[in-house]
This record gives sequence, C-alpha cells and structure tokens, in this order.
Amino acid sequence: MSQLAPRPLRADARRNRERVLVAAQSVFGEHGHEAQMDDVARRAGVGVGTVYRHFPTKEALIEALAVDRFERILAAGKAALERTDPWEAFTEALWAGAELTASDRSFIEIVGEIHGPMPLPPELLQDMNDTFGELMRRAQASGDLRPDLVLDDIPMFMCGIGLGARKTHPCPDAWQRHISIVIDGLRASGASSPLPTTSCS
Amino acid sequence: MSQLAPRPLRADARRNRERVLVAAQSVFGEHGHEAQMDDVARRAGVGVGTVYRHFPTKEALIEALAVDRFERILAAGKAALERTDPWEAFTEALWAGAELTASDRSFIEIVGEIHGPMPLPPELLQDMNDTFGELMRRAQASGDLRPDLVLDDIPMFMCGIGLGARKTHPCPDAWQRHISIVIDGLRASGASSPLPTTSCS
Amino acid sequence: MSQLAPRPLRADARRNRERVLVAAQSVFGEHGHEAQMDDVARRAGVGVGTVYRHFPTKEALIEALAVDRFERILAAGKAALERTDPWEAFTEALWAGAELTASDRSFIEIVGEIHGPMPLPPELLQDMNDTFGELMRRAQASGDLRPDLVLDDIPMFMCGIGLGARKTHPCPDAWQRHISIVIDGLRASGASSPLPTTSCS
Amino acid sequence: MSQLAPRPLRADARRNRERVLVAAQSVFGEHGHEAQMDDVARRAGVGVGTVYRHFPTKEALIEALAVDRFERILAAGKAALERTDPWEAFTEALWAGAELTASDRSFIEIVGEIHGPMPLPPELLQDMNDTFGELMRRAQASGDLRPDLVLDDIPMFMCGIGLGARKTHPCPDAWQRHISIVIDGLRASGASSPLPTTSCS
DNA sequence: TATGAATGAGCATTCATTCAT
DNA sequence: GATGAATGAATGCTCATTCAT
Repeated sequence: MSQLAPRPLRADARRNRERVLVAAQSVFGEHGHEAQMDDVARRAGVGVGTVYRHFPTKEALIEALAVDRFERILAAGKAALERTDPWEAFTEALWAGAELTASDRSFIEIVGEIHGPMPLPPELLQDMNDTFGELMRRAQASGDLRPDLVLDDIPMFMCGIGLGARKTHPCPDAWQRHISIVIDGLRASGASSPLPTTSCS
Repeated sequence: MSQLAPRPLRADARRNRERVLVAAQSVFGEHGHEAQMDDVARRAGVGVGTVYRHFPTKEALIEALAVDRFERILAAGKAALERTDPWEAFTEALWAGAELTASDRSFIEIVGEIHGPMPLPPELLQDMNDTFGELMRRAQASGDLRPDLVLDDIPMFMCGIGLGARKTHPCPDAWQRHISIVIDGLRASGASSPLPTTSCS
Repeated sequence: MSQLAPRPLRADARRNRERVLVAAQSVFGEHGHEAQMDDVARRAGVGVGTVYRHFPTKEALIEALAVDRFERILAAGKAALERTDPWEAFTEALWAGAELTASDRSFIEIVGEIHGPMPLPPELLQDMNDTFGELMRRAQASGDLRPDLVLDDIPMFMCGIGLGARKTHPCPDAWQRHISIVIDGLRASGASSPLPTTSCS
Repeated sequence: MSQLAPRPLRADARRNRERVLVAAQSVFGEHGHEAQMDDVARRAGVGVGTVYRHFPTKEALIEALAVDRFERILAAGKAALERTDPWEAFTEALWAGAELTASDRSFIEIVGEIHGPMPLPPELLQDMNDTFGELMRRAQASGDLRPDLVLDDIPMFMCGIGLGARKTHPCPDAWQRHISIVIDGLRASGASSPLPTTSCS
C-alpha cells in the first residue's frame, strides 16, 4: 500500500526539523543552556510537541547542534588534508576551525556549558581524531610543528575564540589575532625551552 | 598579638563563611551553576539558612568565589610588576595566572557559564586592568611583546587552560605546554605577518 | 447553535480554569492568604503547573477571585439602578451587596488580608464608583439618604458582614439584622446630630 | 543568697518587654501578620532572642497586643457602666470603643487577619461579655435600644472602622460618621420593619 | 540575661516532558 | 503528524524558632 507512495509528509517533517534546528541555534546562542524548549518552539513557529518529535530530549537537540558544527569543522580539516605542504595544511585547518567557531555564538555557548567530554557520536569523534591527527603528524614529521604538541591541545586554543565571540572582547576580529599568535607559537622554530615532554597519549 | 578582645561570636561566623566558600568551590567545581544551594550547605555541614545568611543569593555566592580567585590573580600580577625585566614580568604574570586557573576547577566551571562580562566589583576590574595593562605596556615598550596585543586578548589565552583542567585533556600538565606555546607566539620577534591592526581600545 | 467549529482544546482549558477558580475560592475561604498553591491544585484535581498556566501568580489568582466577586456586586448595583424610587434603588443595592458578601467566605478572608487599596483593574473600580455613586446621589437628591454620606463609607458597612460570616457570630442571619440597622441609620430622617461635615471627596 | 536581693534586672526586663510591645505595635500596624519577628526586634533595638524571652511565639506576641487593646476597650465599657442613663451609657461605650479602634492601626491589621474567634484569655472574654452585655441589656430594658440586637452584633459595627483607618478611606474622621450612623440605626424608635428575630445564643 | 548566628521545614515558582485532542 | 495544555519533580529562598556564646 505504501511502497510506491512518495513520502509527502516527509517533506514537511524535514522542513520542520530544519526550522527547529535554526531556531535552537539562535535561541541557545542567545541564552545558552538556560534557554527553554518552549522558546525554541516559539522561535521555530511550531508547538513544543513538534520539537520533541524530532529531538527526544533537550540534550539531544543540543547535541544535534554540536554535531552539525563539528561536521563542518571536520569537513574543513579534510579539505586541508588535500594540501601538499604539511604546515600549510595544518594552519589552514586551524584558521578554518577558528573562523567557524568565531562565527557561531550558539556553538560557544553550548559547548562552554558542557561538563565533561563532548557528547558526540563515536564515529564522528573518531573521524575528527583521525583527520586532525593526520594533519598534526604530517606537520610534525616535516619539522614545522612543535613535536610536543598533542591532539587534545588544539581545542584548548579554540576555546579562547569563543570567549572573544561572547561580546566579552571589544574588537570583533580578535579571533584572527588570537589564532595568528597561537600559530606563531606552534612553529617548531620558535619553541623556546622544550618542556619536559610528558608522555600522555 | 591582638591588642583588644576580639569579638567572640564573629569567630564562629567567619569560620562558617569560610566553610561555605570552600564547599561552594568544590560543589560548583563539580557541577557548575547547576549545583544546588542545598548541596553547598550539606557539603559545608551547615543549614541552607546559614549559606543564605552569608551570601544573599546563589549568584552572590558564585560571584564571591570569582572575586576570590581574581584577587589572587591580581596579586600575582602585582607581584610580577616588581620585576625589572619587562618581558620576564609579563610572562611571570601569565604563568602565575595560568597556574591559578589550572588549579581550580570551580573557577573554570563558574566562569565558563557566565554570559556576558564577568560580574565583578568595578574597583577590582579597574585594578586588574591597570595592573595587567601596565605589565603589557612595559613589555611592548621594551620591544619584547607583540605591539598589536590588546588587554582583552589575555583572557582568551587563559580560557583554554580551563578546558584542559576539565578532565577533557588526558595530561594534567597540558596547561604548561599551552601557556608556553602562547608565550612563544607572543614574542615580538616571532610575529609572522603583522595583521592589519584594528584599532579597538 | 454555534456557527463555526468551536475550538476543541479550549473547552478543556476553560473547564480547568473554572475548576481552579472554584477550588481557590474554597481553599482561600478556609485558610485565607496562607493557603498554598499546591492545596488549590489538589482541590481542583490538577497539577500545580496547571494552576500557574492560568494564573501566573498566587496574587493574580487571588485578584481574579476578587474581581469575580466585585463584578457580581457591580451587576447588582446596576440592576438596582433600574428602579425608579431612589431610596429603594439604593437600599436594594445594599441588600444585594450584603447578601453576596455574606455568602462567600473566600471573599471575606481574601479582602480582609489586603493591606492598602483593593488591587482591581481600574475600569472595574471606575465602574463601581460610577454606579454606586449614582445610586447614592439620587437617594440624597430625593432627600431620603443622609446628605453627609460618602461613597467610601459603604465598604465600611459591608466589612462587618464579613466578620459575621467568619463563624464569629453565632447566628447565620446576623448580616440581615446588620444591614437593616445600617439602613435605618442611613435615613435622612433619623439623623440625630448632623456631624460637622468634613469636606473630603 | 538571692532572697533579699532586689530584682535589678527585672527593671531592665520590664523595660524591654515594653519596648518590644511598642515596636510590635508599629511594625504589625504597618505590615500586618506578614511583618517578621526580626523586624520587631530591630525596631525595639533588641535581639530576636529577647523578643522570644518575653513572648514565646509570634502568636503570643500578637495576642499580647490584642489583649492590651481589648483591656482598654473593656475599661471604657466599665466606665460607661457608671452612667445612670442606659442609652447614654451604651452609646458612650460605642463611641469610646470606636475611637480606640480608629486610633490604632496595628489593632486593625492584626485583628483583620485572624481566622476564627479572637484568641483572648477566657476571663477577659467573659469580662467583656458581662460588661457590654449589661450595657446592652439596660438600654434594651429602658426601651431605647432595639430589642433584637445581640452582643455579637457589636464587633460587626466596629469592623468597618478598621477599614476606614487603613488609609482606604480618604477622610480621617470617617469613623465618627460611621458610628454615628450606626447608633442612629440602633435606636429602637428608628427600627423599620422588625425582622423575624432568630433565636440564637 | 541578651544576643544574633544557625537551623531547616515550608512555599512559590519553573520547565522538561507527556499525551489527549 | 502537529499542537499546546497538563504534569509534578525540582529548586531558590524565607522566616519562625532555637541555642551557643
């Protein structure tokens, strides 16, 4: 009975899902975790029930937002992987990630309030580790990047960009200076005193 | 050593205030803003009423925690001001600030959830601006520090240290590598391409 | 009978609103302002949330109760205005108001605990002033009612009826004797010594 | 050891008790039952503990206030009993009671919020009943006072005076007009239609 | 005895989630 | 599927009362 029937409702549903996501982004961007599901629904122009149909939980909605963002960052990383010059590939990825981060307040607000590790699907996490790990390894192998850098250090650099984006910083392009300073510090050549490398994965 | 009779009751009260503060630090450090006043009270071994006697509001308690922390950072900055070498003074302040930040999870959790500027008494804010501003200016005047750095950039660097401290990062000494990389990037000598300086106070 | 489709959900909501109002009336009638919102909800057979959906505040709920009552009193006053005999119109209004007051303990309890003027919508207040003012003026113009009576004197007479209704008085029909005595005292003819009229609006 | 010792502290204690009572009167007069024990203590210039030493309960304090007031009303009634003319005695008592009521806002506020009968010591209650009962009986026996009046009717007339005193009424002497109207209504001669007397109490 | 800090049950209100329409 | 009214556990805060000093 339904084999051939196209899925007319799906279109509506998908449209609604998108509207909810967009609404959630702006609402959480403004108020952080504190924002309420009702607000999201109102901004999306749907009932709360509809929000819950698409995202079973407030957390799930927030996670969806995060996934969306991390996927773009991952995509940027994969694109950078195309470059032949390892250092350029690595820094391009950093610049891209920084820009994506700076341009989305909801990302900042949401990520900032998460206690403990990011709640992302393991495959995505794995994929990000692989991609950025590879970028890092290549740049270290070529001797351009400090050899003591560890994958988990990278989010630490990105964190500050959020702070800047939160209206805390007077100049809107602060993130550019930030990432540029960080990159300068990451150059193998500029490394001052090689800190005693702690062996941690 | 105290000339006159100290006020007897005050002793107990002050002790309790301290206990509440310590409890709040650990409770908020574990759960962020979400932690409840009752938990703080229980951890402090007092009734909720006592917590409220000392801090009229949850917000006030959190602010008190922040003030306490910022005062220590300020003190470190003032101590650094004693140094004659401008670059050493500046970096010492950064190291001290980083260490203080890394050593207190409650600081991170609390600060991380604040939307908008830090709710600190204006005098403290002013004092911090003066102190770190002076450290910066001197280091820039001596030609050691990048001339384009702005006061508000500094918290951006510190932000990442919190992330590391949040158990997100596998190695506990990540903050040291972090701050060391940042400092390398801040050297005037290492500055790659002088970004077009945007004039923002 | 209804031309178009009525709004289906509204029916339930309106029913609940009514139930809450009725419950509130009996609960506040028994315990005064002290009664708790949870009790109102329980008595209404709904969750607290539902109470709050209809009345944003305890105060708002209480005010709604008062408004409801004053509207009936106002209606009685307007009905009395139809009478041609001014004195009969005036006394009919008094009797009606007295009866309404005597028959609702919640009204008494609630009004009794209000400090300062009644929190009623200004239009209602105005309407009451106009209506009872007119009744009074007519009765004074016809020479039946003491000329020194002032609008604000009327609630003073009604006040006692509440006291009687509060189980303080052994006989349930005390209010009838009360209002009848007051009316006797209000006759222009019976006025003993014309007190020095103070001019107050 | 203490047999002969005079009670020096008693003086202090009595002074404090008085201060608390006065403070309570003004505080409850302003805010009704809502006023807090701490406020009373502060206004009295003593610690809460002291308030509790003299009055074991908030209720007890309020009751003490009421007792004080009712004793004065009783005294006025007893004084009126001296008069030979029964009607004059009765109305004098009413005037005196009205004046005492009008002159003390705390009395109004407090009495107004009591649910159920006044919490007074039974002897006082008895004494009041006896005194005012006698005044009433005499005036009825002489044929001046409506024969259907019942002792419990009297508080109903006094109730309104409180309303007037609560700033609700624009003219400060409203109570005089009020009691004068009531007295006119109470005259046996003025009684309109003798209501069917219900035999109660 | 006076003091005021400490106590904690109590209460108004919020908000994620469910479910009847 | 969509809606939004209903739910009620959870939480910040108050205030009468106690008790160590």
